[in-house]
Amino acid sequence: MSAALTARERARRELTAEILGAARHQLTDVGAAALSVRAVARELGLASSAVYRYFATRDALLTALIVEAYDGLGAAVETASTDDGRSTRERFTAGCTAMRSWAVAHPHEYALVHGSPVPGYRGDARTTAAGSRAPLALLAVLADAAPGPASALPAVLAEQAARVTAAAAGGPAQRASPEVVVAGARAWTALLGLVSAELFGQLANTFDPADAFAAAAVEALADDLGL
Amino acid sequence: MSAALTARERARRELTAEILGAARHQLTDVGAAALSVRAVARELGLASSAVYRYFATRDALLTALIVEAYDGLGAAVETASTDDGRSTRERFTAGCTAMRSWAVAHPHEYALVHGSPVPGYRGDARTTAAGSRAPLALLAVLADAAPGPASALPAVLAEQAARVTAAAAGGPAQRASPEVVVAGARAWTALLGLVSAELFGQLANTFDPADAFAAAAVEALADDLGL
DNA sequence: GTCTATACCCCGATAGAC
DNA sequence: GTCTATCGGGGTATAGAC
Repeated sequence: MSAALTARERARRELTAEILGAARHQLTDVGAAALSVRAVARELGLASSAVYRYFATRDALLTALIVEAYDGLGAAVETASTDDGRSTRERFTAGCTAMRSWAVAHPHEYALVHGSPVPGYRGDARTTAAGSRAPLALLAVLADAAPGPASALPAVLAEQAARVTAAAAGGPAQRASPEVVVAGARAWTALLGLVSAELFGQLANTFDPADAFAAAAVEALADDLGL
Repeated sequence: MSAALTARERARRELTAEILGAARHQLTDVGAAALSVRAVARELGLASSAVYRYFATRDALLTALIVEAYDGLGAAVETASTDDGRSTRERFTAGCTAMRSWAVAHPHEYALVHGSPVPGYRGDARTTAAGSRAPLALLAVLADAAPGPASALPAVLAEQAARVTAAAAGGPAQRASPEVVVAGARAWTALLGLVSAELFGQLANTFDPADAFAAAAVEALADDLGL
């Protein structure tokens, strides 16, 4: 009995994975806004009603894709920036480069999580938790860095920075000073802008291909952080 | 006869403007990917076939919206950063702030031009020309700034920078040194990342509302450029 | 230049047979 | 748990009357 249940469970997991794979294809072809359960079912040779046994709604399918994308990006940055004896600067730039590399390798999944919001879609706790992985990994690298010039932070910013460290409770990012949190967040948005500009075509006819530009920009980010 | 033609022309222009206005509403409601000629026609109380007399295809309507958005953003940045005796730093930060303000006031139009690309849509010369206005306005401010440390630019970057100044022929941005072009482009992508992170929800639960964060980030950009 | 009507597609989600 | 069939919508674009 237990064996039969396990086999059934395994089949279910496999088909779930196949559905997600087909959904990833759809994402590539038509984008998140036009992703449809019916097209996914077509690609797998299933009736659309069968897919609803695995994902109750279209949004549930989208949520799974978003969590998957955030986790892929987060894992890439975490691995690249891991604490293995390298200098803070090396770990930081490696994390930034890993972020760009993952995005270049998975442009549609990057667009899903860091492009324009899908109209009508609302994320939940799972998506925001997964979305924190990559930026928190970079913040963990910076956590023990010098706080830089202790320019008195405006009260609003200090309070918001405290919210970030509170959310990072238990991880190394928790130790970051408010100044470092703000500077790190600024670097993170700059990195997002760099990668988005490249992938969304804003560098066409100028700094495209963007390898040299991106490498210089990442070094400049490290400079600005005083690494 | 000429008067009749003029009246007809004017009516046509007015209805064209009304169609674009309704399309902007659609953009707000359902996003670019789901923008439809029928919904536009419904909002105006027209038959959908009537709209096709003004815009031959859905993509033509989208192109008009994109050019309109780029022009609105470009005009805002140009006006705010105009050469009126202020310091370079003041002009630059005013231009950046104007960019953010325009985006906050027109979030869906900002997403249309700087968010994920609409699947299947291809821009043309008109959209790329309009898209250059805002970044070139900021580059014009920087054009006469000190070139900063003359760190030897990699050959690829120097060549790409030359392409930018060539495209700016006739304008003040033409005078910018390759080093300034690269630093300015870096600042532009950072600014895009700042604004996109705010509008696309990446700062939720952290630096949102983002006024203080954005103000600090713009000052940091000016610092990094040595202004 | 606007209308109605149409050809021919798409979708989310559910009911009920097997 | 998959299927067919269905409800009730949506869409692009064109034809032809007025």
